[in-house]
Amino acid sequence: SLGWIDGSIALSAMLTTEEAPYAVDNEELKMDVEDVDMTKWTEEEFEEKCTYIVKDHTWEGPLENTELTRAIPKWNNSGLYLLVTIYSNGEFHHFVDGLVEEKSNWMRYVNPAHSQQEQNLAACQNGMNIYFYTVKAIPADQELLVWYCPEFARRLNYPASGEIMMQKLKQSLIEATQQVTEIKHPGKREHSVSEILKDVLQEPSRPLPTRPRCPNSPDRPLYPSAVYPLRPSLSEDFLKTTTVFGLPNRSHRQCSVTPSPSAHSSLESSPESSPTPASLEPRDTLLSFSPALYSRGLNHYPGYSPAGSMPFYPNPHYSRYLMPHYPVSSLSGPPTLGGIFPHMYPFYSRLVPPHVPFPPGMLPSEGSRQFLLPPDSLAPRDILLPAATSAFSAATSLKDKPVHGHGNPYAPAGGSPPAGSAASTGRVPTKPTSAILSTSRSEDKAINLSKMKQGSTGYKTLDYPLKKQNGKIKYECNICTKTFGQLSNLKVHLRVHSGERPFKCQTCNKGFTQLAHLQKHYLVHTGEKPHECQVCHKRFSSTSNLKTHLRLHSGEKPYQCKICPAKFTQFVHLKLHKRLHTREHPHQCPHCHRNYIHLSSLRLHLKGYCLAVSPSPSCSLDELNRVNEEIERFDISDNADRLEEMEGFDVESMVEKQIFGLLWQEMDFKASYHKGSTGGDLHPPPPALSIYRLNEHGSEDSVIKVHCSSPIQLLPVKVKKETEEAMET
DNA sequence: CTGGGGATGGGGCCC
DNA sequence: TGGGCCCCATCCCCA
Repeated sequence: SLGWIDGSIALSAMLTTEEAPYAVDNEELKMDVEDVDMTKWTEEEFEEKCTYIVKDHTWEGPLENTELTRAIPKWNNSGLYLLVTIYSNGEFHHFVDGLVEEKSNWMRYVNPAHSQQEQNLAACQNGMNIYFYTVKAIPADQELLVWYCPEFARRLNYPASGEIMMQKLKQSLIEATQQVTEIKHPGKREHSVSEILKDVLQEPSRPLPTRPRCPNSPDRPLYPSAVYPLRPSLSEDFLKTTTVFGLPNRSHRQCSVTPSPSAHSSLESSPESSPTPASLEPRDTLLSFSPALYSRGLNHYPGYSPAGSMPFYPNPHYSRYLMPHYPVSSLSGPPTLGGIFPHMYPFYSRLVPPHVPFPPGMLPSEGSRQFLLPPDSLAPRDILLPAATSAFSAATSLKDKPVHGHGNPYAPAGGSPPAGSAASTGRVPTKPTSAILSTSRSEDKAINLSKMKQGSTGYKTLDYPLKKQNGKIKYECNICTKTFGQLSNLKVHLRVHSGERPFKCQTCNKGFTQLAHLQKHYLVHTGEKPHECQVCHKRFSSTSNLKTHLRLHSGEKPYQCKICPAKFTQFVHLKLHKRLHTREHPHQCPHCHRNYIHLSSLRLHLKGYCLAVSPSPSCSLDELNRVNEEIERFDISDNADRLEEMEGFDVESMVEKQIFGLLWQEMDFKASYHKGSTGGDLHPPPPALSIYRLNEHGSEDSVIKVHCSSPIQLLPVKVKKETEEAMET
């Protein structure tokens, strides 16, 4: 009974069953549904009152039905595509693009309702998904016609109903037509189209200025020129499913935007009841489900503000930096898309001059994935686009505050330019972190929405389960087992392993795992050095470097060589210095060729591992050599230094543990051992190797003693790294 | 080889 | 929950 099959996916049960045509719960079903205007429901109401959703499933019916195939080109022929914007936490998240047949679903074939009377579906966002809720009974053979629920429409900057949209469309068409007339007389305009076009066309070949100016505030830099992170959670699948809004006819590649302030303002003021002289057939012209481009998510971009709050700024220079994520198609013919749908494209329409073709490599038909590729591989770097969020607040925060302990080092005075004030008005970019798309559950059965909702937040967004410890969730990295106090810390940490660097610098394309790192990095391009030494007034880009520098004034040299009196202000210098000593092993075994840097290493060696003395009959030569190798490795490690510095500690015992841990790890053997002095049940003694140990009186025991309190803690002991405190002892 | 500085990575904590 | 900030560690470059 449905004509909305694309050959692979079909809408099923919910809309076909006469008994339950409504996606409402049983209680609601008892109501006289005709009395309820569900088109006025909010998304929350839809969500609350809807009991079942019907998942897509493969169409198992006959495909040769000509009725079905006829439905398919309906959109394509008219240049209409389903393109839905998904928001997450109020921010743009991704698009669902109906153009990609294999990745979209039957929704792409549902036409928009151009009157409330004919509307029988309401589109709502639920989580990361778009749902069509039935708002009235849908008999068999009735066409599905959808419009947004009011809330969703508002978020998309759409009119509340299809009728209003149609009125606006017609009005916009008039405006657009007038605009075309204006364009033919460039003398009336501040910039001619050709001027703008020329400028834009030349732009890609220009080097990127480090600090582009914000069009709204010429004296303020656009800050930073970093591009917003490519959404980190973009899986390959996601990229495939969210390709770009495209053109049906590639001969029409003109980007279409509404550039004219007058057009915009007139539209703003155009009443919804404006006359409708244009005789447009709605189905042929309406761009259904085109997105409200970043109507929220990009508000924080400099140069962008919600519709009506700011005049259009035809700055082609700036537009190079801030383009929407995807090219925008136009309807064929003079009325540009932006002219017709200025509300749909509030962002883009402000940034790109009219009739500006897409830069090479960024043609609409080429897909959004290109935006995610390295710029060098396809388009000028300038075109590297911001994703849903940006790092524009970068550095702003840095400068808006005095640095701790140093007067006002951010003062623009010392040559450090004022940081992007433009960003100060911007919103902090939303996360680049991994929002797991909860799009595809394949169950055919109905899913409880509330349950689904619960499963998509918090730690469950991780792709592996977290353990619990003492009733609390243990935020442990599943790769390096490092634990964190907070989930957010773990999430950030996981980027270390995944290689995910969602914060991209637009200037040099370098990626960073954290926004703060990008912010700091941006100072490289600006040359800004916000941290000033109060003694010599030398400026530094980072507090760390300033702190290091301050040691020069204080004379503090916290890193001291243990072998010679050399002291250093930086640890790295000590490390380099230590290499000089690595060839020197002052502690030589009197019985064999082995020598050690540390006395404790030699002593350990002498405690039973010296082959020349008296190797244990229970221990093979290979095993002893292995132990000695580990002692040597330990000897040249930083751990040896650190252990030596520890007072009141059984160093030898610790050394043994260290070495033993290494062996345990690397050889995967288990040493045999006795129970500790306190007794207690330990693991059964492994047979492979006996390890020797000195007892408190200096005589050798035949086995290494493992303290009962830590029978299996044989991994190298975590010791605080060489710190100033440690060095001072 | 030493010393100074620049740049970046990683993580903790606070809000 | 995630951004912002801070700190420490580390690597690298250069004089």
